[in-house]
Amino acid sequence: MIALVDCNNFYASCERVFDPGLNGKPVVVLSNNDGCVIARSNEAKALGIPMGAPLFQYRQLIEAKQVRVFSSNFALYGDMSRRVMNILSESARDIEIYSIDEAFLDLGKGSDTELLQTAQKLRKKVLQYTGIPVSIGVAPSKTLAKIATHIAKKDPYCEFCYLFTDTAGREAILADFPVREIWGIGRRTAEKLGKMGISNAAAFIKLSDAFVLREFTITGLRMKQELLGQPAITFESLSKPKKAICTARSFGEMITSYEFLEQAVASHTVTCAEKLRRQHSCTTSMMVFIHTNMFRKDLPQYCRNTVVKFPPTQNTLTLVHIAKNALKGIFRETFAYKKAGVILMDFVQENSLQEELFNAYPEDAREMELVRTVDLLNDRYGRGTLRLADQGLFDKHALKQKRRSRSYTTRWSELLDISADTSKK
DNA sequence: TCTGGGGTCCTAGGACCC
DNA sequence: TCTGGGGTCCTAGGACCC
Repeated sequence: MIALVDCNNFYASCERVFDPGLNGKPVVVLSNNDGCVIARSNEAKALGIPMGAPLFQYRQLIEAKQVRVFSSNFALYGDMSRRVMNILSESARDIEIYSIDEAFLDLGKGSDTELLQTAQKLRKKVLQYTGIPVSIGVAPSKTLAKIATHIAKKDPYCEFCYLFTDTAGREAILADFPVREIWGIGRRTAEKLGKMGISNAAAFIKLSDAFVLREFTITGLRMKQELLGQPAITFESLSKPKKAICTARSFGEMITSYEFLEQAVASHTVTCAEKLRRQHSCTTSMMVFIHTNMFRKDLPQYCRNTVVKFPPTQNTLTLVHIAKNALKGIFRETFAYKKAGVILMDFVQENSLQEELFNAYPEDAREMELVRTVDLLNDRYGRGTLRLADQGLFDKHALKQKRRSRSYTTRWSELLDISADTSKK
């Protein structure tokens, strides 16, 4: 049996752990630049603030109801996630960390009572050790575990733990479960099913295999099997290296200066390269993209990307050089830019590098030593302690984050209320 | 005035091979 | 007049996830 453990309103719950005064009050957490709502406490959900809501559209409601608003603090959430995952992995035979706030666990076999007790104990333990409330759904397949978690979260009788056995009226529960909520069915597929008169999971699994395969491809067929309790999506306990690594940000204000755009692209490249080395990969292609503010219909629009291919490297200096050249190729004067990003793709593992036949391009050993030393220093003293001049002052100015909580678990200086700037000096 | 960021998988169709 | 059959690889675009 598989359990899905899902942290309730994760980012909002993280803020609450360090400020219990927030308990019982509506709390929201914002996206970068304080633009959109990306997490809500139950109280905030009850006020009708939707996921992804632009802050400015809800400002009145937020002020009227005294909603507590936080800028995102990913250093904090990432660290809290690690603590939760550590507890889960100690308590199960196997774990697949699915996202920052979700994990699948392999619970093996057991009676209904045993399985439910396991889930309840686990929930208690995570709450006691980290302060984070979780919901746990247990079922024979991942997709059913997802549904079980929905029920665990919503049905007050469950007390946040629900076991999906194959006998206990699964049909009735699926008949109540809208297709749009099934894991793997998005807006488009739900619309298509709607036109066919299929609105709930029970109706979906009555369709023939051949029909599902033809209309919804192999992905649809797997979903049907999963809903029948036959696992079709494998349990991936080992986290695989990423196939693409992306860093992109909207700017707090629109940007016209080439210099600033270049600093942004250089900074994103540095971040991507750090992630690349952390997973022991080298990259052989990069996309750089820039675009204007697509919400400003009154302004001229421009949106372009360019892809560059090159011999395998994980060297920040090489990559920044490539990125700057790529940017030069797509930059146009006169536009006001809102966002820039870098994507690294087509990786090879660093220990299985193929030598070039014609184009000898050995990674400069001295430069790599420098780059690795910078990694070590930044690990110890905090990200961005040592930086390239190419990055300019990008991350100092780039983000609007007026209401960020302190990084309680990762920066002592902040806990002691010393400003980050002072501590860096 | 103000609107997030980071990923994965699947398919169709083109280009190519023998 | 009439023009094969069986494959692979790559890419762009769509759909989805949190």
